[in-house]
Amino acid sequence: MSKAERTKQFIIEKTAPVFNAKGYAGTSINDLTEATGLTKGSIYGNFENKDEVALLAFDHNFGQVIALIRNKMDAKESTIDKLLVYPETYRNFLQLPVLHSGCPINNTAVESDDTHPLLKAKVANALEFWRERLESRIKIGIENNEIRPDVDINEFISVLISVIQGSVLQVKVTGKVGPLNAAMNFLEKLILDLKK
Amino acid sequence: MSKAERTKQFIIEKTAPVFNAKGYAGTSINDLTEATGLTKGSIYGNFENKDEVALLAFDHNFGQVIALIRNKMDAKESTIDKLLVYPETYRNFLQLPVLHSGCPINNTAVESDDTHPLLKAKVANALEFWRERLESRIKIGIENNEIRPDVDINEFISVLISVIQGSVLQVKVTGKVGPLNAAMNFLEKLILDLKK
DNA sequence: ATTAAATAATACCGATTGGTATATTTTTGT
DNA sequence: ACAAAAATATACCAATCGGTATTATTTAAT
Repeated sequence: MSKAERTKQFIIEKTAPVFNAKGYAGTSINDLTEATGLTKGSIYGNFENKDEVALLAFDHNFGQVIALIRNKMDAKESTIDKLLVYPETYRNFLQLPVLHSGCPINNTAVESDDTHPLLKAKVANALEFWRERLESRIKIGIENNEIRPDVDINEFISVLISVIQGSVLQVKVTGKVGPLNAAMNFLEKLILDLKK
Repeated sequence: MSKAERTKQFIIEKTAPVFNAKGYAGTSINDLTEATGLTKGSIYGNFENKDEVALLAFDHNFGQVIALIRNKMDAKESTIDKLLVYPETYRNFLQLPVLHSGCPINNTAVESDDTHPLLKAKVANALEFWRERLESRIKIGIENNEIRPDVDINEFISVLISVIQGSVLQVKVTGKVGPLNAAMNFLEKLILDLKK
């Protein structure tokens, strides 16, 4: 791993949380130099422009969330237990460094949808990836006779993602965890209801 | 109504959709002059600063959504039918001028939570207002024997708001209405399940 | 119609924006 | 250890940012 590659990685790691908290338009090059301790020249020596940093920062943020969920899931046996990782994780999202500024999918989606096509495409891909992973997991659960075969997969996935995104948002802005806990309780029941 | 008041109102009406689409940081004073056809001097003659415009623009956007929902609800008789206005409305949110750039609550929440305390407070109030209105409506439904008295009101409200916010977001960024329709189907069932 | 007051347009301000050309320092292969 | 290459820092750029002071124009009361 060359020096340049390490620096590039270093810049992404340091700036990704800033992009997640302040958004693309709200994050300036100066924010990037402050977050990294490097100078503007150094950043532009490693990246073409702000866009490239932002795009890779989103990948990094999303990857962190993915890894977090996957690690927790790998420790579980059954499909139901694996799915229960979601409510379990998001219940405490404020304490998790990768999520305490909100879910990068949600944050980036809201800002990019009307303003930044490249970021928007990244988020769309991330959502599609999330859906597909859920779908295949549920299908495995059905094959293993853990999950009812008559479950409406698309509806379940849509509701799971929506409930998570929506309730995280409510906590972020109100500071009250009541709605989050209520929503996660509901999500748990929904998951347990998948059982055969 | 004085000229000044009319101009102020005019500026809010014209700029509110821009703020909703591009966000606070993403909307420049130049965007405001373009949206209104007025000059910078005129805008600063009627408002103290960008903040004041943004704050009032949010009120306007939120008020528009409130009015839309209320009007539709007033045309319905039963509590259940009134609640069904939500899935009915958000199913076609892309065709509704006040919502086609996304829900102002969602949009403003995501941007303001880590950056703009005044806007954040406005959104928190808006959410609180939404919750309270839903709560009193459900309680009326219970009193009228339309709704089961054992329903978990907080859980229902949290899920309704989350599902709406989350599914709107998914459509905005993916362009696919499938998840929205699935989520709204689910919400309808959830509302009908409130029935006594 | 005249005039005072209110409103809007013009022209400007310093600061910050994203970005670049050049100089300096640090790695890296030999 | 040394030279070539790579990476970083410095110093700058035009454009745009939010905001203001001043001038010009409308509005409204007499």
